[in-house]
Amino acid sequence: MTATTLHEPAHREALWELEAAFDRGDLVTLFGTCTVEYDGRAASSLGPGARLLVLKPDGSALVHTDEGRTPVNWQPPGCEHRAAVRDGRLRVRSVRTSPAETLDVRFSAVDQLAAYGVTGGRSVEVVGSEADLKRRVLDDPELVEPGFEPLATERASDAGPIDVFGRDAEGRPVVVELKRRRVGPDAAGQLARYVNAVEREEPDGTEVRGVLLAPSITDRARDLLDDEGLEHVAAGPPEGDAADDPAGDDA
Amino acid sequence: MTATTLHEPAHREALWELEAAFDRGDLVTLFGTCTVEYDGRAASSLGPGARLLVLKPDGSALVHTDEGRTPVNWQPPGCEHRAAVRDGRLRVRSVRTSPAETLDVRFSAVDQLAAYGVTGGRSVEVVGSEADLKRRVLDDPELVEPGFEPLATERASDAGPIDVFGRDAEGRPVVVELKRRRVGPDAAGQLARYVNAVEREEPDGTEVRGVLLAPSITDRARDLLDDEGLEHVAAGPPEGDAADDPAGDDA
DNA sequence: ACTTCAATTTCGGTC
DNA sequence: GACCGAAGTTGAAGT
Repeated sequence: MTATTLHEPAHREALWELEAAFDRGDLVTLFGTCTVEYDGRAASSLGPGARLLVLKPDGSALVHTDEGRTPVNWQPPGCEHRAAVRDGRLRVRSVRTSPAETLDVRFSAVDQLAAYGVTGGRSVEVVGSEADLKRRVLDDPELVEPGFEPLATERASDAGPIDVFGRDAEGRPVVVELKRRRVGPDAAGQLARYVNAVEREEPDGTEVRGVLLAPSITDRARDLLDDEGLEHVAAGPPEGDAADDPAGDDA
Repeated sequence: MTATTLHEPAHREALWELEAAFDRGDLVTLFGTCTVEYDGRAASSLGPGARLLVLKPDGSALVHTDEGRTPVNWQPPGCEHRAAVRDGRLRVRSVRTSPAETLDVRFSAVDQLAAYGVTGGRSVEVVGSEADLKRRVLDDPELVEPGFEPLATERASDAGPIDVFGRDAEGRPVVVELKRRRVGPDAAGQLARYVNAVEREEPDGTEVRGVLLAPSITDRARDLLDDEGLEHVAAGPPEGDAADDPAGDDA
């Protein structure tokens, strides 16, 4: 695990080191004044300014300013990074095909270049996801309602996969859509689509119930549920992680 | 625009420089071996490994490995960064409230610390957005269909704001939902919700048309549109930027 | 490669 | 601050 650093390198110096770092499969950061041009799914242009450029050996590129979690420009994994000196200035270009996208970073000044040898340790274990909520429901179907019996998860339908499909105490089909946090109209619409799809599968006149299981829902989502005759059950992922109910609704 | 670099600093050395950098409002990068714990909206844990930690003066924090566009762990803007040495090891903690979230990075080795003074140059101009598509439609309403007359944009409805609302040559109300790229069932559902909302506003029996204007749509989206009696018009943002039609449908 | 959906989505606009 | 929807969303899983 090495870290090579060049402080205020000449552009050509930076180029040599950059190409060596690419060859080594290093993670590279470049800090300096640059302009950025992107063209691909959309197009964007960024005037001169101080930025941090991160180039990863998997082909990702990130352009960060001093603000925001999201890079101001970027390139997803799978690109090829190339560097060159044009008119005495360092230029880094990351290109990918399908879709065709190009990111062009032109430096007027390079303050620092660093190359890091990185390996392993990438797996994260996240807790509190929708998958955890699903496990909770299957563990304790009463969470949906007394007498609820899960029959399938990710059950296929004309409208897409249904999170949990089952039957209520009276034997009626129930579509359950799970959301780990407070939801808006989109989730209500999603549930409605699934319920409609199942209703079309069933013999004429069979009532299909729809349950949106989420910690809480917005007023508009509530309205949409009401319009469609769907229900909301308040529950979230196990183990009091967030995704709680800020507004507080439901009886 | 200064770049201060410490190469393999002692943990306590790194701490001093880190605190000075926070005071100066610098953008900081730390490269080394560390573990990462996150707890907040969800929770996650990341074992020891070589990572790049980026700390921004706006309170953002990013933990990057050598792979992926998305940080393996992060904290959005608005956090407070604090550093300390515990048991001789550097620890960086980024905390925010509402929602309560904590990111904890513990270094076993610091390979490099760099602090950059950054200023300005943040504004990006993106071309090919949904806003561009809207302008195109208002410029040339025939794009929707001959005789279409736009009456309002972002028109309020019970189901939310409608991108473009207007009337067709026969005077029937038309809801237009714009999408800059190929869309799936979600967009069809969104349009259906808007159309239903407008239908409820209109005197009984008034037919309300719904048009999904997008470069292309998936089969499932097409099915949903058909079920609801809605239409698709193939068009995208102006100026042949991407968002084209890979599958190729529609007559 | 395409579709579908989740995400610690993030981000911006509006109320 | 909550709500709503766009995004060059990204990423993962299934087909």
